Amino acid sequence: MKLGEGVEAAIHCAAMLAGIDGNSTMSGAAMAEAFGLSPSYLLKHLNQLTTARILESVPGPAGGYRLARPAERITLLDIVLSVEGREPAFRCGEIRQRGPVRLDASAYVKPCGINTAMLKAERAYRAALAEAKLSDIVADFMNDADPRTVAASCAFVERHQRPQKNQSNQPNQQA
Amino acid sequence: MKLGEGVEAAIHCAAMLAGIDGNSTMSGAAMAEAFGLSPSYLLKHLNQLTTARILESVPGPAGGYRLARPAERITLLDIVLSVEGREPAFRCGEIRQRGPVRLDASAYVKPCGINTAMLKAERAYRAALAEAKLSDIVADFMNDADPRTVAASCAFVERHQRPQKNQSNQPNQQA
DNA sequence: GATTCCGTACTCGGATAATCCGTGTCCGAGTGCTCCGGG
DNA sequence: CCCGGAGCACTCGGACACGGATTATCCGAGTACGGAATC
Repeated sequence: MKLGEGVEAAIHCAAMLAGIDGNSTMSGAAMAEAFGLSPSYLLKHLNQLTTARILESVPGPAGGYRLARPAERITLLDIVLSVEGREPAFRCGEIRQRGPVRLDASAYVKPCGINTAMLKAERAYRAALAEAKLSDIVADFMNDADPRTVAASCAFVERHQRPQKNQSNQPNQQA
Repeated sequence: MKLGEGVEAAIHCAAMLAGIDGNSTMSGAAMAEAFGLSPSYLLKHLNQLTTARILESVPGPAGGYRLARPAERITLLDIVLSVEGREPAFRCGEIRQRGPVRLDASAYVKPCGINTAMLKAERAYRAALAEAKLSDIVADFMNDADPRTVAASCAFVERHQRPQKNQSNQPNQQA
């Protein structure tokens, strides 16, 4: 039971992207610099988020990444599943029927009780993650965190965000 | 987020050991045969359970493994933590302060909100696992599972359990 | 015949290789800007 | 002076090595039983 460290990077990047204006973008290199990560490797995880329709990518110069939908509709569960995979952590290998005694298949129609219990726990885990909206993460950060870190983050965003002209120069704010 | 497959084997073995009489034991080789696993490798996981004081091992001929305490006092959380390690799945690397901007350490006394959210979800996961007692797993299996599998399991246990004489040669039969 | 000693067989335990996944890096495809030449 | 096109720089995207952890295996330490020799 160990999550890859890419999860942390993905959530931080998503939270930072939640703070940019309208449809502006931020390059992966900028975010990699902000967190001291390998740019090439961060792209890999950002690409997973893009595939999962959580982020949108804009190619070309002045391109970058952007949230695909409002932060209110993005949960930590979405991000975690995108990076770590959607399949549950506990995979029942049905070792109960691997023994030398070979019963009829009809004896195994009922699911394994152990699998049921483990999946129930995992549902609780995912439910807790599904209730954590990205907007809540950002709001809590803005309210509770040290004002210096908030100011530093906002300054970094202001400095690295890149407005996009093609879609709308009067951004459709959905906040 | 992926659990090792040893977890499944460990839980199945613990459940099987919950069905043996009194202080009898069952050899690791027998359990490996029951689930079609590598005997040498299963020993590794059983050893982890022994180190965690969940199982007791009896060396020598007619030796084997045995629950260290009643099944009512063993939870799935105990087993999972023993095999997978006690540290949480999400480890906050504090990448928020790895950037080029180096603020004073006093700015980071508040814990990272992302870490808080992830750990909260993991607490829910562990709480659900802590409520699943091994005795409940066995009881549900006895009641709900297919009678053929129950009979087969009981027969296997009867055939492979080895009574221990040193502690009591009149075993308290509860069958 | 009883006792004691030794050998054996069986068990768990830890140390040792092979394999898979996560980590990290690199290079290529695509796009928009920019500069230069022509009209 | 205006327009068109080629070149270029920057971006993301996917393909390619490396390391560590998990998986799998083997051999050694320890113990109880069984048999045989001895008293």
